[in-house]
Amino acid sequence: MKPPVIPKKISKAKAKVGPDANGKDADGTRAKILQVAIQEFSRHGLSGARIDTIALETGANKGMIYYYFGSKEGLYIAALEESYKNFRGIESGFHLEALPPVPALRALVTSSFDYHAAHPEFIRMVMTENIHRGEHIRKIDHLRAINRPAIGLLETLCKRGAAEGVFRADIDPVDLHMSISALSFYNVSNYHTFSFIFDRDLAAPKMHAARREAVIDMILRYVRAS
Amino acid sequence: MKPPVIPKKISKAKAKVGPDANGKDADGTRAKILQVAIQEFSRHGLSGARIDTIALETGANKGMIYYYFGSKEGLYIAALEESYKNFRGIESGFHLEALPPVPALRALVTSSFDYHAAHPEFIRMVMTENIHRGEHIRKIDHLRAINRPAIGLLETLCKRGAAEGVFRADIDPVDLHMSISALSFYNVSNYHTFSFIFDRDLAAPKMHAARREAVIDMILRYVRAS
DNA sequence: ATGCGCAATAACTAAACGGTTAGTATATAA
DNA sequence: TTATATACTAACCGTTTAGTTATTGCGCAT
Repeated sequence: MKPPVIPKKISKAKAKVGPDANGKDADGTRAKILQVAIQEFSRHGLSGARIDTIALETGANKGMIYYYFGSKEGLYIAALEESYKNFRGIESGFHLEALPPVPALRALVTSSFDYHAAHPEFIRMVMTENIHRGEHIRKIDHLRAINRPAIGLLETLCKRGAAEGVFRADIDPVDLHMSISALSFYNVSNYHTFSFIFDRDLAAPKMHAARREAVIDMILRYVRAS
Repeated sequence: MKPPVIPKKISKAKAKVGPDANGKDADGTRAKILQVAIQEFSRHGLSGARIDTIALETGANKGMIYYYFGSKEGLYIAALEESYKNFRGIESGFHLEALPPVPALRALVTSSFDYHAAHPEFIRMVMTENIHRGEHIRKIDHLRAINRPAIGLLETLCKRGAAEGVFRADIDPVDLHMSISALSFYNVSNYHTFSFIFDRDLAAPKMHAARREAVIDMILRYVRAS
């Protein structure tokens, strides 16, 4: 383990896009490596992922990976961070305040459920990180900041719902967030074992839609003022 | 990949327990390897687990592992099967028919939630298997049989609850099982990432108890006849 | 023009790791 | 008595794998 001082800063300012005359393209190469790495790590886990495979599929060279990311661990951390950024990215486009509490919550759960289903590679990165006891995520300082807004969104929604008398007043936003995550996550994370054991293809469009409705229903019944 | 013909059958009949005069103890050695293997695989995943480490911690020798289990994969499959057996073992001791539907379901969820929390190594085995797309679990023929009773239990309970008018009539037992599993699983599977990001120690006794109540509450509200 | 830093490559190394082999000791059966 | 099977060990082998090094070629400021 060397000091993980990543040798390069991303070339700044005037963002030139695409390779130059001689096929050189710093940002492009870095981004490509990252994208391939997410696939490889999410497919095989940290120990199972192969640097050689990533280099091969990037079309670049193994040295480049160490040039930009310093080590296998450095690349993994960068891939994990990128996965979270993409995940939380979608939430910023929300405008829940335009909707009444119940449809707003419904939209939120739908979006969470669908994002998880559409991005198994993210779920698999998170699983891998948990297998490794979160020892790498702790090194990504601003990761908390990236994730906080999700709670803020829910908190305002809970308050509004309670004020309007449609939600219970004692809902804890973090707890609610956990439930939504759990019910969105499990379908994907445990897809293979569950589908095999209980002989149900959770990924089939009809199953997916039915399960989504069940999850929405469960969350709404939970928060609703009785 | 050699034909995974495991060389030994477990010594049968008159089960002698413990080592003989010369430190030989077939069943004991096999069991010990299995137990150590579950720890190692659940800690580091399939690729991250080290046969040498397992041998060392077993106090036995690497050759023994290949003697009894044929390959790393063979050992992993045996460890996975053992984990599931232990998991479903507890359910067979249930007597839900003695309780009214609501307390019965409450007991079931409590037991599921607590088992998951008490056995992170099982959760981690399942996560690992899902990272590997369930390619090994498919080779364990009777694993379905081991898991079916869980659904049967829920099915009778749902029918009884509906007949007594306390549960909705349209609850799908498999769907309900999935929800209970998801809400029991997530706390453990995502413990490290969630605790870090949202700064909440899910394992603290108070948090554990509070979360368990929330889960029970959510499930009960879901099935209850409105 | 020249020296310097950036992007990239190919060839290489050291160590780790899964799996094998050859051999030993004891018990059981023919 | 001889043969065979079981339980177990220590040393070894070949491959894989993360990581390194030496080098090149280009753009650009001095």
